[in-house]
Amino acid sequence: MHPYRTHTCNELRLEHAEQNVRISGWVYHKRDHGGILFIDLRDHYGRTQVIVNPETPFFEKCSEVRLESVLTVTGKVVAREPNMINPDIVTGEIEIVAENIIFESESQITPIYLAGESEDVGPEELRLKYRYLDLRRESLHRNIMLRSRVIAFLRKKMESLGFNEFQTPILTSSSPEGARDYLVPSRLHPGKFYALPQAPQIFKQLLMVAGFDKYFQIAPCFRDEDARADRSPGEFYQLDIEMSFATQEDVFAVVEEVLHDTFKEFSTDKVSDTPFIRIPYREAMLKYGTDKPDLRIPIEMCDVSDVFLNSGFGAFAKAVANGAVVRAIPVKNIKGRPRSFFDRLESYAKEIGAKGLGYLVWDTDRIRGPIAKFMSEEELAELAGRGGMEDGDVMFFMCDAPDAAARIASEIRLKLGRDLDIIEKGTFRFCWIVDFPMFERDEETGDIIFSHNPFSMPQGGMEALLEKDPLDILAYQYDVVCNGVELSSGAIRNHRTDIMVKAFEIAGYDENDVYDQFPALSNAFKYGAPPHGGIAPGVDRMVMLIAGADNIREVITFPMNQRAQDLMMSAPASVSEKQLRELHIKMRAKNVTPENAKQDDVAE
RNA sequence: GGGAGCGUAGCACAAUUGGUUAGUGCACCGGACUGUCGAUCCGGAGGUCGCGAGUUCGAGUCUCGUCGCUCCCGCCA
Repeated sequence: MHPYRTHTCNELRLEHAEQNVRISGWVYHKRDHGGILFIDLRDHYGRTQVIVNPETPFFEKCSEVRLESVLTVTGKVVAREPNMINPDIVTGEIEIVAENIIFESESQITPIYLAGESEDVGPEELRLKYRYLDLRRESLHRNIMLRSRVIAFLRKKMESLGFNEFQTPILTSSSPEGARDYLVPSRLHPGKFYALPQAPQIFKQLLMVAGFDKYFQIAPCFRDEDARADRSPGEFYQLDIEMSFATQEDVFAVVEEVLHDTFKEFSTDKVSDTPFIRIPYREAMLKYGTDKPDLRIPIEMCDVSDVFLNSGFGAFAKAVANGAVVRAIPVKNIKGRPRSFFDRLESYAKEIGAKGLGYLVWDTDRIRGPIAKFMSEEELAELAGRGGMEDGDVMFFMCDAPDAAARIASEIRLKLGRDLDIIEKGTFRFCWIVDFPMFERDEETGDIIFSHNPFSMPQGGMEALLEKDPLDILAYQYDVVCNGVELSSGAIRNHRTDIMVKAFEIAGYDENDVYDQFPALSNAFKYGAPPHGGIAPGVDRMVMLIAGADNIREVITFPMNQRAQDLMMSAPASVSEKQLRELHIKMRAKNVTPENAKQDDVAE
């Protein structure tokens, strides 16, 4: 007999009755009746009830052993009496009568409570410090397994579509664009640093130049950014994709198939049919106030600035004349809501930076509300037409600078979705956001700058760069969004150095800057570069959506906390003076030495 | 860098307008119990109410500061 197990804790059924078996696992639960002791033994696969009788030599020890200790149990499988069957677990029709028990590894009292999949999961700080315990919990264990299966599925899918997986360097050079880099000092080259890649962007484009045609990688990406609920600090993974001789539609077709099939495979929820709908960036900003709209909420906003410009509502009219906009949020059938509902919404709006929140109520044969008296019949009729207003509907109004109005209106739309409970359930609504602007104006300096990444091909190519107002030029740049979560950004790349130089020129750089900042790419493009494009859906976010988790840490094995610390491994940590000397590094911050940095390390 | 929320036993939470000895459940320790499956019953131990200052006859509760965590803004080509 195998020293540890003949079966897993999820394998034994009625048909195994009377067999002698051996299982190993953790003590999940104990129920001690004095004369009889039940132990639920748990492993990766499931759990099985073990019976310990008082006449056995190990009975005493079993009644004392702590939860989460590891045991090997040998005994006979016995069918349970009908009234003793536990229908909640698949091994519930049998139990094992223990004939021998080996105590492989005993547990101390665990700092977090694991038994009984309760909602009380304990404080995040302890969960992160004792991650290996937290990972034993069924829900987290299930999420991590889901992630493993999703990644395996993605690989299989990509390979079936003719893509090849390549590794790219982890130690590379800092790129001038984008987020803050994580830097790694060089020992051999004093004063020089490697950077961890924010994404394998340049490498994957170079693989296209090298002729590999279709690339993918489950790629680690490192960015020194602050955390969010859907953004773990430090590192994350992307399904990085690049393809040669491809149009935007070719990229969409691949991504739609991969995302649709993956979500279908691992979720019972509805998934948008392909092709996913495409929403131009400017339309998204107008209708949803954001470039990552949650399409499960049946509210579409519209612009009504012109209606208010000459209206009797002085506050808005004056603001619009000075460049503000008015965004309307029409909501179906909520006229019956109490005054407090509207008051709460307004105070929420003010909390997030709104100056106020006007509204009109279409109430049987009249239109009422705080601003109704300022508006003419014609203006009210125009508003009704724009929002498709019917009896019972309410239209909210936000007046502010375009950016602020969009941001606040977007937040209010989300809050309305939640508070009114009108977010469609059990569905993944995908969309593409397309036609991002190539350039935008820097709010502070007034300069023209790249909106997204400078590698994107402008729509209309060189001609557009030469002839159009830079702010009107769109890029072959796209995002894929699901339920309000930005899953991915991508672009058809600019593979022509002449167009790249011109684009950089518009953004205030000269030709040399292109070669200085992106030497590998701009050199490579001199030797025959295929037209190419790609995208990189975030794996963590994908799994988070499929798992229905509300926090990205729930789908990462060993995540860091919000301040980018690994409480389990005590990272980041101070290093010795010797290590620093080898790397030619001297502490610069006042009063920071290796010694007192060490005192500040995450505690044991 | 900024804003909001939270911080009471190992864990989850409670404590009337500021008012006596800060409670309950789980976990832990002791005891009882031969059919439980979040076992049950009896008993016990466990607290610098994050930390510091202030207001007050009196602070877990109010004020200020500070630290920590989470969420958000900035940031994320």
